[in-house]
Amino acid sequence: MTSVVPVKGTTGGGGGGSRWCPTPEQVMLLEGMYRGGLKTPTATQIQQITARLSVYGKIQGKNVFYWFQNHKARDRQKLRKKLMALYQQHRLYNPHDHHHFLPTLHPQGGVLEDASTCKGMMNSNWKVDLPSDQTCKFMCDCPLMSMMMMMDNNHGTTPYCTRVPPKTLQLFPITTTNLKNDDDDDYECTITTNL
Amino acid sequence: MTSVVPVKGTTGGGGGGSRWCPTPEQVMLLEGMYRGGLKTPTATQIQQITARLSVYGKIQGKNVFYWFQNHKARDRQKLRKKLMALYQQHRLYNPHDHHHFLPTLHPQGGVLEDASTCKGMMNSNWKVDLPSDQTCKFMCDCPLMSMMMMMDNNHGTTPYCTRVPPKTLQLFPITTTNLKNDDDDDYECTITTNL
DNA sequence: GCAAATTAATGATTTATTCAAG
DNA sequence: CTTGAATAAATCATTAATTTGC
Repeated sequence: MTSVVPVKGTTGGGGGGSRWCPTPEQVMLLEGMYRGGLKTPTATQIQQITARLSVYGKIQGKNVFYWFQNHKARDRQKLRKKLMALYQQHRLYNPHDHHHFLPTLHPQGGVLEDASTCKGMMNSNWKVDLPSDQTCKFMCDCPLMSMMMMMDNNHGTTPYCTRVPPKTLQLFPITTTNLKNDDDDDYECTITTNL
Repeated sequence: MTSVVPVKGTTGGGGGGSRWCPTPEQVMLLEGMYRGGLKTPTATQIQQITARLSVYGKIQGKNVFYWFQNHKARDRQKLRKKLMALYQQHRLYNPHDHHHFLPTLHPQGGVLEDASTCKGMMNSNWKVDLPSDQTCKFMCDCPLMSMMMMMDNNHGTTPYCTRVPPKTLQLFPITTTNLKNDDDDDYECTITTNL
């Protein structure tokens, strides 16, 4: 943390340090709230939080505000990195692993139902609007996808699953229509099966 | 709509019913994919899924789209209920345990720091501007909060995930509670902490 | 046994939120 | 700060289960 402040951690205690130095209790509570879901407190929330935390040491509204700002940002950052790493690792070990993955569902390929394909929805009645692989930004566009999948694939908190012994689901008689996407980014667009 | 046609369940088979009526095979496959991790298929994925499932009966892209939407939503819903129950139960046994919950921050109440309160920020110097408790709808009100958070915690396939910190939040001291389900499908909902 | 009547599931829409470019 | 894209939540509507009275 490089607390540059010469005042040496007393800011929280009452000194006139150059910057806020939260006490452990303050940090704990802040983190609690954050984890509880509070990501960007409103003005009044900040007021109240500040008031409460002031019991444990000097603190100002702006400190609280900045704390949340920073915490959120850094959290995102951390996650991003982690995923990056995970993904790299995955690719490292399985350079061409498509094979946990569902039939690839390659973009463009395939038959489409009746010219009218799926689109952004809303209340559009499924006009032809087309590709709009917007959603795609998520998938199939991005390698991170698969990671994500790996991630939440039930290590996590996800409550599903236990229902059926997770043997490989044969979805389709997978023909592994794996369309390698040769254009620019060549990540494959895949859907992992559970195991 | 309102195609009054009493074609009775043949929609899937080829009739002109008012709404799609998936065949068992279709349902099975969809569920397989869902459980496999596909929560929100992209446009192209939808197309392809549709194409494949059309072997088993009439089906359109929008049907697939809606199916995933609904399935995901109802899954969450179910989980929410379960957590609700869990929480109630917890409170029942530990009537006064707030202690993993957030400080209440009840609206309006509370002291404010120094007249100048916090607001919209940027680089404003913290004028008074005030309430804007928009964000609040979320938090601060309800202990259930934390649960809710868990809910959308990356079940989804959503790669953003910045929304919620990927770490599981420990709600109650729970380590692993399984909740036996009363409604239809009785998979157990175990919530394990991620680690 | 069988339909009309009622309830539960679930497909389809609409409306609100959310994030993050511009 | 505004706005567009993408969901998720809430809701409507229809189909399937089931209950019920005969």
